[in-house]
Amino acid sequence: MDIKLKIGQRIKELRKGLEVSQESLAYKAEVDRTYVTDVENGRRNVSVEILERLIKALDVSITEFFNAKEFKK
Amino acid sequence: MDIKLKIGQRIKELRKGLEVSQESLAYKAEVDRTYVTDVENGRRNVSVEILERLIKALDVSITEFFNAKEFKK
DNA sequence: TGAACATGACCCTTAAAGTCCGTTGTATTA
DNA sequence: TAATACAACGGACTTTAAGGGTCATGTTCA
Repeated sequence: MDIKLKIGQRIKELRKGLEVSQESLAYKAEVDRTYVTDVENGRRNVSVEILERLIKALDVSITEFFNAKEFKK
Repeated sequence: MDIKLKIGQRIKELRKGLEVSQESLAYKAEVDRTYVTDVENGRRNVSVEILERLIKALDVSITEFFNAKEFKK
């Protein structure tokens, strides 16, 4: 499966876990609201600097973010 | 520390472990020869699609790649 | 019944990602 | 002293990520 989709799903999963909206996640990560929509739907080939901001806004470490079954093998 | 530098160091570390040159890694990941130099030196804000190619070329999973001390907290 | 909120899907700029040409410095080896 | 391999750097170029605008849809609740 596409890496962009995997990342999008992981972000959505963590965001839902925190019970926050795309908009408030966007605000916290300092990105555009529509950008978060696109990322979650696998339409954006995110750069690592933006990805780091999103991961921090989700209150997990980078290691934790990628420690999910879709990123193993 | 900068995420770009952390990624660069991790790539270099894994590449050295495999005892391959930047050029042959570049070839395997289908990126430009000069690009690998820049990434390893933390000068590139890599996109996730390119990063995935580099990680695959290093024969590790994404989870393993980010399971290193510099990415924990 | 409509106002407020959350999400999604376009479309369009402009900054930046990524490519490709070259050159230089260093170390190793014939 | 040249031949090879590797890493680093620069400039110019092409492609695309990042950001923003707008409209549509669905849900919830006064």
